[in-house]
Amino acid sequence: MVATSELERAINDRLADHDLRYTSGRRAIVEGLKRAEGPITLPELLECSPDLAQSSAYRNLSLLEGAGVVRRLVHGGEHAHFELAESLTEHHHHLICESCGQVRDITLDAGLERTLDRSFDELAANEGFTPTHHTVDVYGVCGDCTG
Amino acid sequence: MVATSELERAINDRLADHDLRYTSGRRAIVEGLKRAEGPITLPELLECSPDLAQSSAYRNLSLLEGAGVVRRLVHGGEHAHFELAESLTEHHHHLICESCGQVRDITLDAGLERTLDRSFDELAANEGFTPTHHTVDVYGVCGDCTG
DNA sequence: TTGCTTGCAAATGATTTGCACTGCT
DNA sequence: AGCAGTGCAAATCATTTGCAAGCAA
Repeated sequence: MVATSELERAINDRLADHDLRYTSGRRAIVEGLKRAEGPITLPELLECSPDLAQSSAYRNLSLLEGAGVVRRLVHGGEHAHFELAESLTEHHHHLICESCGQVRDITLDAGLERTLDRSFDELAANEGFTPTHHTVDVYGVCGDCTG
Repeated sequence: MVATSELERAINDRLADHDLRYTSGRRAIVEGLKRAEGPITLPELLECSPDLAQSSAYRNLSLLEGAGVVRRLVHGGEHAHFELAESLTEHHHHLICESCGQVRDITLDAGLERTLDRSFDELAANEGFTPTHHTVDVYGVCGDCTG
């Protein structure tokens, strides 16, 4: 284990902060999420790494979420989707197919994102909220499902 | 049943379009959602209308959703939240407390909303998606939970 | 050898569904 | 009559958890 990438180091640090080890099972999960085109479900993750036990995958995904390494997306579909935390990648949003449940990443123009942030801070303050983050989801039907 | 409001008429029409009757149980659900400050969970709805049977409430909420009368919000919490469909009220977004799960409505500036729409159409098109609608959720901690 | 990990099996819990019954129309 | 609507109890199913065994520091 020599050339540990920047990302791997960051993940390792976060796990260490939470008294968690970066085990092979957890590495497999991170690898799966890195390889994926976008957020994926647990069944999809297990498909990529058939050696993972379902319960351990769920458990590790939760632990990784708690350590700030993974983000869990909950939409209407049957399964939650998982992706690497934004602090390890970059701020983005999602395009969700209402037909097949597929989720794809999208990025807004930086200026627009700034405008939104300002707007949200103001709105939240008016309601007595302390905002932590925001999500923007665009729903629609993907090309595959449109036919 | 004389002075049926505009809203009631609209709901009645949508139900009729789906061969559904506007029964007292369904009225009770709509009343509960109207009275609520914002989106509420099923337990909260039952609290307001204790006569509703849980299973019927769930079933009717789903039917009402299918008829375009109700919208179901799925966030990370333990229960889904329900509100009247936007086409019966007005386009808005949500402020979600990560501590207690409370959901509150917020409205963006019309100009910003237009800018977003344009942006989303473009992004979706690039991905081969046909966009239908979007959601903007601002997460944070509400005043009650901040202490 | 202390304590984090793991996999299996069993539990959980929100939501859905089968079915017999009630009530419109 | 005939079919939509209801409530109860039972079923679903993604996700979580208990526990005994494995492994690293």
